[in-house]
Amino acid sequence: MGSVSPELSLDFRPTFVPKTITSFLKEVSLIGNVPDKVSKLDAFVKRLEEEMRKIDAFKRELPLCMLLLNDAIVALKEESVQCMSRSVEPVLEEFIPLKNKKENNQSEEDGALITKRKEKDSNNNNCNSNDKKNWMSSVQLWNTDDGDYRSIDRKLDTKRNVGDSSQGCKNKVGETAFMPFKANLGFGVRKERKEEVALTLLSPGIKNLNDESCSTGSRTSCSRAVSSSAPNAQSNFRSVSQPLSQHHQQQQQQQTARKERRCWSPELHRRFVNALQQLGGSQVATPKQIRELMQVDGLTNDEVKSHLQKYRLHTRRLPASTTNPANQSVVVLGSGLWMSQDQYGESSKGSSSQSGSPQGPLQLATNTGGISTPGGDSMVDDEDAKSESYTWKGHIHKPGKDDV
DNA sequence: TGCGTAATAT
DNA sequence: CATATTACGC
Repeated sequence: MGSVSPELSLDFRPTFVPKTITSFLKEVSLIGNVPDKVSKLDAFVKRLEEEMRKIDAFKRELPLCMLLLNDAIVALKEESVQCMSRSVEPVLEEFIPLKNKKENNQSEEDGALITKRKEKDSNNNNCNSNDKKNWMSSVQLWNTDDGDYRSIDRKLDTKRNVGDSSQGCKNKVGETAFMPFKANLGFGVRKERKEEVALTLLSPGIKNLNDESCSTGSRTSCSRAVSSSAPNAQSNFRSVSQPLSQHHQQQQQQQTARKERRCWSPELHRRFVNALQQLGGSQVATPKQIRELMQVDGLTNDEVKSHLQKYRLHTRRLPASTTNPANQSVVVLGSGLWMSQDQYGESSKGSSSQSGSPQGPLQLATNTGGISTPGGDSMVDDEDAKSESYTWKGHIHKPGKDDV
Protein backbone atom coordinates (compact mmCIF):
# COMPACT_ATOMS: atom_id res chain seq x y z
CA MET A 1 0.00 0.00 0.00
CA GLY A 2 2.83 2.27 0.59
CA SER A 3 3.49 2.46 -3.03
CA VAL A 4 1.72 5.13 -4.86
CA SER A 5 -0.72 3.89 -7.33
CA PRO A 6 -0.05 5.84 -10.42
CA GLU A 7 -3.15 5.04 -12.26
CA LEU A 8 -5.68 5.81 -9.66
CA SER A 9 -4.38 9.13 -8.83
CA LEU A 10 -7.77 10.30 -7.87
CA ASP A 11 -7.52 9.17 -4.36
CA PHE A 12 -4.93 11.52 -3.25
CA ARG A 13 -4.08 12.27 0.25
CA PRO A 14 -3.49 15.79 1.24
CA THR A 15 -0.11 14.99 2.56
CA PHE A 16 1.01 13.64 -0.69
CA VAL A 17 -0.49 16.14 -2.89
CA PRO A 18 2.67 17.22 -4.60
CA LYS A 19 3.65 13.70 -5.19
CA THR A 20 0.30 12.76 -6.48
CA ILE A 21 0.20 15.73 -8.65
CA THR A 22 3.48 14.78 -10.07
CA SER A 23 2.45 11.31 -10.88
CA PHE A 24 -0.79 12.59 -12.19
CA LEU A 25 0.96 14.96 -14.48
CA LYS A 26 3.22 12.23 -15.59
CA GLU A 27 0.28 10.13 -16.37
CA VAL A 28 -1.41 12.89 -18.19
CA SER A 29 1.64 13.55 -20.20
CA LEU A 30 1.36 10.09 -21.56
CA ILE A 31 -1.98 10.82 -23.03
CA GLY A 32 -1.66 11.78 -26.58
CA ASN A 33 -5.09 13.05 -27.08
CA VAL A 34 -5.25 16.63 -26.18
CA PRO A 35 -8.92 16.85 -25.37
CA ASP A 36 -8.55 13.84 -23.22
CA LYS A 37 -5.66 15.38 -21.50
CA VAL A 38 -7.40 18.58 -20.83
CA SER A 39 -10.44 16.77 -19.70
CA LYS A 40 -8.49 14.79 -17.24
CA LEU A 41 -6.72 17.78 -15.92
CA ASP A 42 -9.93 19.53 -15.62
CA ALA A 43 -11.55 16.75 -13.77
CA PHE A 44 -8.74 16.70 -11.34
CA VAL A 45 -8.90 20.38 -10.83
CA LYS A 46 -12.52 20.06 -10.18
CA ARG A 47 -11.94 17.54 -7.52
CA LEU A 48 -9.34 19.68 -5.94
CA GLU A 49 -11.65 22.59 -5.90
CA GLU A 50 -14.30 20.50 -4.38
CA GLU A 51 -11.97 19.42 -1.71
CA MET A 52 -10.95 22.91 -1.11
CA ARG A 53 -14.46 23.96 -0.72
CA LYS A 54 -14.97 21.33 1.84
CA ILE A 55 -12.13 22.36 3.99
CA ASP A 56 -12.87 25.93 3.53
CA ALA A 57 -14.58 25.97 6.85
CA PHE A 58 -11.44 24.80 8.48
CA LYS A 59 -9.07 26.86 6.61
CA ARG A 60 -7.84 28.46 9.73
CA GLU A 61 -6.95 25.16 11.19
CA LEU A 62 -5.60 23.83 7.98
CA PRO A 63 -3.84 26.64 6.32
CA LEU A 64 -1.32 24.39 4.75
CA CYS A 65 -3.98 22.27 3.25
CA MET A 66 -5.50 25.26 1.69
CA LEU A 67 -2.19 26.35 0.45
CA LEU A 68 -1.40 23.03 -1.04
CA LEU A 69 -4.72 22.67 -2.63
CA ASN A 70 -4.63 26.09 -4.02
CA ASP A 71 -1.20 25.56 -5.34
CA ALA A 72 -2.17 22.33 -6.94
CA ILE A 73 -5.20 23.87 -8.50
CA VAL A 74 -3.27 26.71 -9.93
CA ALA A 75 -0.58 24.47 -11.22
CA LEU A 76 -2.97 22.11 -12.88
CA LYS A 77 -4.90 24.91 -14.41
CA GLU A 78 -1.79 26.33 -15.85
CA GLU A 79 -0.93 22.99 -17.19
CA SER A 80 -4.33 22.68 -18.71
CA VAL A 81 -4.05 26.02 -20.33
CA GLN A 82 -0.68 25.28 -21.70
CA CYS A 83 -1.86 21.98 -22.92
CA MET A 84 -4.65 23.64 -24.71
CA SER A 85 -2.56 26.34 -26.14
CA ARG A 86 -0.02 24.06 -27.56
CA SER A 87 -2.55 21.77 -28.93
CA VAL A 88 -1.66 21.50 -32.51
CA GLU A 89 -5.08 21.24 -33.80
CA PRO A 90 -6.43 24.47 -35.04
CA VAL A 91 -9.40 22.89 -36.67
CA LEU A 92 -10.26 25.46 -39.14
CA GLU A 93 -13.81 25.87 -40.01
CA GLU A 94 -15.41 28.10 -42.45
CA PHE A 95 -18.48 30.06 -42.25
CA ILE A 96 -21.28 29.30 -44.56
CA PRO A 97 -24.00 31.78 -45.01
CA LEU A 98 -27.27 30.06 -44.70
CA LYS A 99 -29.64 32.45 -46.14
CA ASN A 100 -28.29 32.44 -49.60
CA LYS A 101 -31.36 32.57 -51.61
CA LYS A 102 -29.72 31.70 -54.80
CA GLU A 103 -26.64 29.72 -54.74
CA ASN A 104 -24.64 30.72 -57.66
CA ASN A 105 -22.31 28.01 -58.40
CA GLN A 106 -20.13 30.53 -59.90
CA SER A 107 -17.28 30.21 -57.57
CA GLU A 108 -15.66 26.92 -57.42
CA GLU A 109 -14.34 25.87 -54.18
CA ASP A 110 -10.89 26.47 -55.38
CA GLY A 111 -9.60 28.90 -52.92
CA ALA A 112 -11.35 30.56 -50.15
CA LEU A 113 -11.02 34.17 -50.70
CA ILE A 114 -9.81 35.93 -47.79
CA THR A 115 -11.40 39.20 -47.40
CA LYS A 116 -10.03 41.35 -44.79
CA ARG A 117 -12.66 43.81 -44.25
CA LYS A 118 -13.27 45.76 -41.23
CA GLU A 119 -16.67 47.05 -41.66
CA LYS A 120 -17.17 49.86 -39.39
CA ASP A 121 -20.11 51.44 -40.93
CA SER A 122 -21.25 54.10 -38.69
CA ASN A 123 -24.86 53.78 -39.45
CA ASN A 124 -25.94 51.87 -36.49
CA ASN A 125 -29.20 53.44 -36.91
CA ASN A 126 -30.58 50.55 -38.70
CA CYS A 127 -31.88 47.72 -36.73
CA ASN A 128 -31.52 44.74 -38.83
CA SER A 129 -29.71 46.63 -41.48
CA ASN A 130 -28.46 44.08 -43.85
CA ASP A 131 -27.34 40.90 -42.37
CA LYS A 132 -26.05 41.83 -39.06
CA LYS A 133 -28.46 39.94 -37.03
CA ASN A 134 -26.46 39.65 -33.99
CA TRP A 135 -28.14 37.21 -31.80
CA MET A 136 -26.03 37.53 -28.86
CA SER A 137 -27.29 39.67 -26.21
CA SER A 138 -25.55 39.82 -22.96
CA VAL A 139 -23.72 37.87 -20.48
CA GLN A 140 -25.93 37.06 -17.67
CA LEU A 141 -25.09 35.83 -14.32
CA TRP A 142 -27.70 34.53 -12.33
CA ASN A 143 -26.89 35.96 -9.12
CA THR A 144 -29.45 38.52 -8.56
CA ASP A 145 -28.31 41.35 -6.50
CA ASP A 146 -25.94 39.49 -4.41
CA GLY A 147 -23.21 41.25 -6.11
CA ASP A 148 -21.23 38.16 -5.90
CA TYR A 149 -20.86 37.56 -9.52
CA ARG A 150 -17.26 37.49 -10.10
CA SER A 151 -17.19 39.67 -13.08
CA ILE A 152 -16.73 36.83 -15.34
CA ASP A 153 -15.47 38.68 -18.22
CA ARG A 154 -15.55 42.18 -17.14
CA LYS A 155 -17.61 44.53 -19.10
CA LEU A 156 -17.38 42.76 -22.34
CA ASP A 157 -20.89 42.96 -23.48
CA THR A 158 -22.46 44.95 -20.86
CA LYS A 159 -20.85 47.95 -22.21
CA ARG A 160 -21.72 46.91 -25.64
CA ASN A 161 -25.31 46.50 -24.84
CA VAL A 162 -25.68 49.78 -23.29
CA GLY A 163 -23.81 51.46 -25.97
CA ASP A 164 -25.87 50.04 -28.68
CA SER A 165 -29.13 50.78 -27.26
CA SER A 166 -30.22 51.76 -30.64
CA GLN A 167 -30.15 48.17 -31.57
CA GLY A 168 -32.98 47.23 -29.40
CA CYS A 169 -35.00 46.77 -32.44
CA LYS A 170 -37.48 44.07 -32.00
CA ASN A 171 -38.68 44.56 -28.59
CA LYS A 172 -42.24 43.72 -28.70
CA VAL A 173 -42.59 43.58 -25.04
CA GLY A 174 -41.63 47.10 -24.67
CA GLU A 175 -38.82 46.61 -22.34
CA THR A 176 -35.78 48.41 -23.25
CA ALA A 177 -33.11 46.48 -24.87
CA PHE A 178 -30.56 47.04 -22.28
CA MET A 179 -30.64 45.76 -18.83
CA PRO A 180 -32.40 42.66 -19.80
CA PHE A 181 -31.99 40.59 -16.77
CA LYS A 182 -33.07 42.94 -14.13
CA ALA A 183 -36.11 43.72 -16.05
CA ASN A 184 -37.27 40.34 -16.97
CA LEU A 185 -36.43 38.88 -13.72
CA GLY A 186 -38.66 41.00 -11.72
CA PHE A 187 -41.77 41.59 -13.63
CA GLY A 188 -43.23 42.25 -16.92
CA VAL A 189 -43.34 38.61 -17.47
CA ARG A 190 -46.22 37.44 -19.36
CA LYS A 191 -45.98 33.77 -19.46
CA GLU A 192 -43.56 31.50 -17.85
CA ARG A 193 -40.98 34.05 -17.33
CA LYS A 194 -41.31 33.25 -13.74
CA GLU A 195 -39.24 30.25 -14.17
CA GLU A 196 -36.28 32.44 -13.75
CA VAL A 197 -37.48 33.73 -10.51
CA ALA A 198 -38.44 30.38 -9.28
CA LEU A 199 -35.11 29.15 -10.28
CA THR A 200 -33.34 31.76 -8.38
CA LEU A 201 -35.41 31.17 -5.41
CA LEU A 202 -35.08 27.54 -5.31
CA SER A 203 -31.44 27.55 -5.91
CA PRO A 204 -30.31 27.51 -2.34
CA GLY A 205 -32.27 24.42 -1.74
CA ILE A 206 -30.47 22.50 -4.32
CA LYS A 207 -27.24 20.96 -3.48
CA ASN A 208 -25.26 21.09 -6.54
CA LEU A 209 -22.36 18.79 -6.68
CA ASN A 210 -20.86 20.67 -9.43
CA ASP A 211 -19.63 23.29 -7.13
CA GLU A 212 -17.15 25.42 -8.97
CA SER A 213 -19.13 28.34 -7.95
CA CYS A 214 -17.82 29.14 -4.59
CA SER A 215 -14.64 27.35 -4.95
CA THR A 216 -12.01 29.45 -3.49
CA GLY A 217 -12.14 32.91 -2.35
CA SER A 218 -15.72 33.60 -2.84
CA ARG A 219 -17.97 33.90 0.04
CA THR A 220 -20.18 31.00 0.43
CA SER A 221 -22.85 32.17 -1.78
CA CYS A 222 -23.68 29.25 -3.84
CA SER A 223 -27.03 30.68 -4.26
CA ARG A 224 -27.04 30.35 -7.93
CA ALA A 225 -26.39 26.73 -7.93
CA VAL A 226 -28.77 25.35 -10.37
CA SER A 227 -29.38 21.82 -11.12
CA SER A 228 -26.86 21.67 -13.80
CA SER A 229 -25.71 18.21 -13.39
CA ALA A 230 -29.20 16.98 -13.56
CA PRO A 231 -29.21 14.85 -16.64
CA ASN A 232 -32.74 15.58 -17.46
CA ALA A 233 -32.48 19.15 -16.64
CA GLN A 234 -34.39 19.86 -19.72
CA SER A 235 -37.47 21.20 -18.24
CA ASN A 236 -36.50 21.22 -14.70
CA PHE A 237 -36.99 24.89 -14.62
CA ARG A 238 -40.55 24.65 -15.48
CA SER A 239 -41.33 21.84 -13.22
CA VAL A 240 -40.38 23.70 -10.17
CA SER A 241 -42.02 26.85 -11.16
CA GLN A 242 -45.66 27.52 -10.78
CA PRO A 243 -46.22 28.91 -7.37
CA LEU A 244 -49.56 27.32 -7.45
CA SER A 245 -51.20 30.63 -7.11
CA GLN A 246 -53.20 30.48 -10.25
CA HIS A 247 -53.90 26.91 -10.42
CA HIS A 248 -53.68 25.44 -13.84
CA GLN A 249 -54.24 28.15 -16.28
CA GLN A 250 -51.63 26.72 -18.49
CA GLN A 251 -51.44 23.04 -18.66
CA GLN A 252 -47.76 23.28 -18.91
CA GLN A 253 -45.66 21.12 -16.75
CA GLN A 254 -45.45 17.71 -18.19
CA GLN A 255 -47.23 18.46 -21.34
CA THR A 256 -45.84 20.92 -23.69
CA ALA A 257 -44.70 24.17 -22.42
CA ARG A 258 -41.94 25.58 -24.38
CA LYS A 259 -39.04 27.02 -22.63
CA GLU A 260 -38.16 30.58 -22.98
CA ARG A 261 -35.91 31.29 -25.79
CA ARG A 262 -32.56 31.95 -24.42
CA CYS A 263 -29.89 33.44 -26.50
CA TRP A 264 -26.33 32.50 -26.28
CA SER A 265 -24.28 35.24 -24.91
CA PRO A 266 -21.02 35.98 -26.62
CA GLU A 267 -19.09 34.72 -23.72
CA LEU A 268 -21.05 31.58 -23.67
CA HIS A 269 -20.47 31.12 -27.32
CA ARG A 270 -16.84 31.75 -26.81
CA ARG A 271 -16.71 28.98 -24.36
CA PHE A 272 -18.61 26.83 -26.70
CA VAL A 273 -16.15 27.36 -29.48
CA ASN A 274 -13.32 26.90 -27.13
CA ALA A 275 -14.67 23.58 -26.12
CA LEU A 276 -15.11 22.68 -29.72
CA GLN A 277 -11.52 23.39 -30.34
CA GLN A 278 -10.44 21.19 -27.55
CA LEU A 279 -12.61 18.45 -28.76
CA GLY A 280 -11.38 18.56 -32.25
CA GLY A 281 -13.95 20.50 -34.10
CA SER A 282 -17.63 20.83 -34.29
CA GLN A 283 -18.06 17.76 -36.38
CA VAL A 284 -16.64 15.40 -33.91
CA ALA A 285 -17.54 17.03 -30.67
CA THR A 286 -20.58 15.79 -28.91
CA PRO A 287 -22.94 17.89 -26.90
CA LYS A 288 -22.17 16.28 -23.68
CA GLN A 289 -18.48 16.67 -24.05
CA ILE A 290 -18.93 20.24 -24.96
CA ARG A 291 -21.09 20.90 -22.03
CA GLU A 292 -18.66 19.30 -19.71
CA LEU A 293 -15.87 21.36 -21.01
CA MET A 294 -17.80 24.52 -20.89
CA GLN A 295 -18.68 23.96 -17.33
CA VAL A 296 -21.43 26.40 -17.31
CA ASP A 297 -24.02 25.50 -14.89
CA GLY A 298 -27.57 25.66 -15.92
CA LEU A 299 -26.59 24.82 -19.40
CA THR A 300 -28.43 21.81 -20.55
CA ASN A 301 -27.41 19.18 -22.92
CA ASP A 302 -30.10 20.03 -25.33
CA GLU A 303 -29.14 23.61 -25.45
CA VAL A 304 -25.66 22.70 -26.35
CA LYS A 305 -26.94 20.23 -28.82
CA SER A 306 -29.08 22.77 -30.48
CA HIS A 307 -26.32 25.25 -30.60
CA LEU A 308 -24.04 22.67 -32.00
CA GLN A 309 -26.51 21.84 -34.66
CA LYS A 310 -26.70 25.38 -35.74
CA TYR A 311 -23.01 25.74 -35.56
CA ARG A 312 -22.53 22.76 -37.73
CA LEU A 313 -24.85 24.19 -40.22
CA HIS A 314 -22.86 27.31 -40.38
CA THR A 315 -19.44 25.95 -40.35
CA ARG A 316 -17.55 23.46 -42.29
CA ARG A 317 -14.16 22.10 -41.80
CA LEU A 318 -11.45 23.66 -43.77
CA PRO A 319 -8.84 21.51 -45.36
CA ALA A 320 -6.05 21.96 -42.91
CA SER A 321 -4.41 25.13 -43.74
CA THR A 322 -0.98 24.52 -45.05
CA THR A 323 0.48 27.64 -43.75
CA ASN A 324 -0.79 27.34 -40.28
CA PRO A 325 0.00 30.77 -39.10
CA ALA A 326 0.82 31.36 -35.56
CA ASN A 327 -2.37 33.12 -34.89
CA GLN A 328 -4.56 30.31 -35.85
CA SER A 329 -7.75 32.12 -35.59
CA VAL A 330 -9.99 29.28 -35.72
CA VAL A 331 -13.47 29.71 -36.69
CA VAL A 332 -14.25 32.23 -39.18
CA LEU A 333 -17.50 33.68 -39.58
CA GLY A 334 -19.00 36.22 -41.54
CA SER A 335 -22.33 37.60 -40.91
CA GLY A 336 -21.99 38.47 -37.38
CA LEU A 337 -23.43 35.31 -36.10
CA TRP A 338 -20.59 33.19 -35.22
CA MET A 339 -18.06 35.75 -34.82
CA SER A 340 -14.52 34.76 -34.97
CA GLN A 341 -12.73 34.78 -31.80
CA ASP A 342 -9.13 34.12 -31.49
CA GLN A 343 -8.29 34.74 -27.96
CA TYR A 344 -9.14 31.71 -26.11
CA GLY A 345 -7.17 31.08 -23.07
CA GLU A 346 -7.55 34.43 -21.66
CA SER A 347 -10.40 33.78 -19.41
CA SER A 348 -8.98 30.93 -17.50
CA LYS A 349 -5.57 32.33 -17.61
CA GLY A 350 -6.58 35.64 -16.35
CA SER A 351 -8.05 34.29 -13.23
CA SER A 352 -5.67 31.50 -12.92
CA SER A 353 -4.14 33.02 -9.91
CA GLN A 354 -5.77 32.22 -6.74
CA SER A 355 -9.27 32.93 -7.28
CA GLY A 356 -9.59 30.21 -9.73
CA SER A 357 -13.11 29.43 -10.49
CA PRO A 358 -12.64 29.51 -14.18
CA GLN A 359 -16.15 29.28 -15.14
CA GLY A 360 -18.37 31.56 -13.46
CA PRO A 361 -21.99 31.94 -13.59
CA LEU A 362 -22.38 32.32 -17.20
CA GLN A 363 -25.73 31.95 -18.54
CA LEU A 364 -27.88 32.28 -21.44
CA ALA A 365 -29.66 35.47 -21.39
CA THR A 366 -33.31 35.12 -21.45
CA ASN A 367 -34.22 36.82 -24.52
CA THR A 368 -37.86 37.26 -24.60
CA GLY A 369 -38.22 40.59 -26.10
CA GLY A 370 -35.34 40.19 -28.36
CA ILE A 371 -32.60 41.97 -26.69
CA SER A 372 -30.21 40.66 -29.11
CA THR A 373 -27.77 42.72 -30.83
CA PRO A 374 -24.70 43.92 -29.40
CA GLY A 375 -23.93 46.38 -31.71
CA GLY A 376 -24.14 47.30 -34.91
CA ASP A 377 -20.81 46.57 -35.88
CA SER A 378 -18.21 47.36 -33.49
CA MET A 379 -18.88 44.07 -32.07
CA VAL A 380 -16.41 41.48 -31.29
CA ASP A 381 -13.77 42.82 -29.15
CA ASP A 382 -12.66 46.14 -28.37
CA GLU A 383 -9.51 45.43 -30.15
CA ASP A 384 -9.74 45.48 -33.80
CA ALA A 385 -6.10 45.54 -34.34
CA LYS A 386 -6.31 41.99 -35.46
CA SER A 387 -6.75 41.51 -39.06
CA GLU A 388 -10.17 40.23 -39.46
CA SER A 389 -9.66 37.82 -42.17
CA TYR A 390 -12.84 36.19 -43.00
CA THR A 391 -12.48 33.11 -44.90
CA TRP A 392 -15.46 32.80 -46.91
CA LYS A 393 -16.60 30.43 -49.38
CA GLY A 394 -18.96 31.13 -52.08
CA HIS A 395 -21.00 28.06 -52.24
CA ILE A 396 -23.34 26.78 -49.73
CA HIS A 397 -23.10 23.32 -48.69
CA LYS A 398 -25.87 21.63 -46.95
CA PRO A 399 -24.46 19.37 -44.37
CA GLY A 400 -26.57 16.55 -45.42
CA LYS A 401 -25.85 13.00 -44.67
CA ASP A 402 -24.13 12.49 -47.90
CA ASP A 403 -21.44 14.74 -46.82
CA VAL A 404 -18.33 13.07 -45.71
C1' DT B 1 -28.75 7.46 -22.34
C1' DG B 2 -27.03 10.19 -25.67
C1' DC B 3 -26.52 11.87 -30.37
C1' DG B 4 -28.19 13.58 -34.77
C1' DT B 5 -31.66 15.68 -37.14
C1' DA B 6 -36.34 17.13 -38.38
C1' DA B 7 -40.17 19.70 -37.03
C1' DT B 8 -41.93 23.50 -34.77
C1' DA B 9 -42.16 27.78 -32.14
C1' DT B 10 -40.75 32.60 -31.43
C1' DC C 1 -35.58 34.43 -41.79
C1' DA C 2 -32.63 33.13 -37.95
C1' DT C 3 -32.35 31.08 -33.76
C1' DA C 4 -33.91 28.18 -30.05
C1' DT C 5 -36.84 24.36 -28.32
C1' DT C 6 -39.00 20.10 -28.75
C1' DA C 7 -39.88 15.67 -30.92
C1' DC C 8 -38.36 11.49 -32.86
C1' DG C 9 -35.52 7.75 -34.52
C1' DC C 10 -31.31 5.20 -33.93
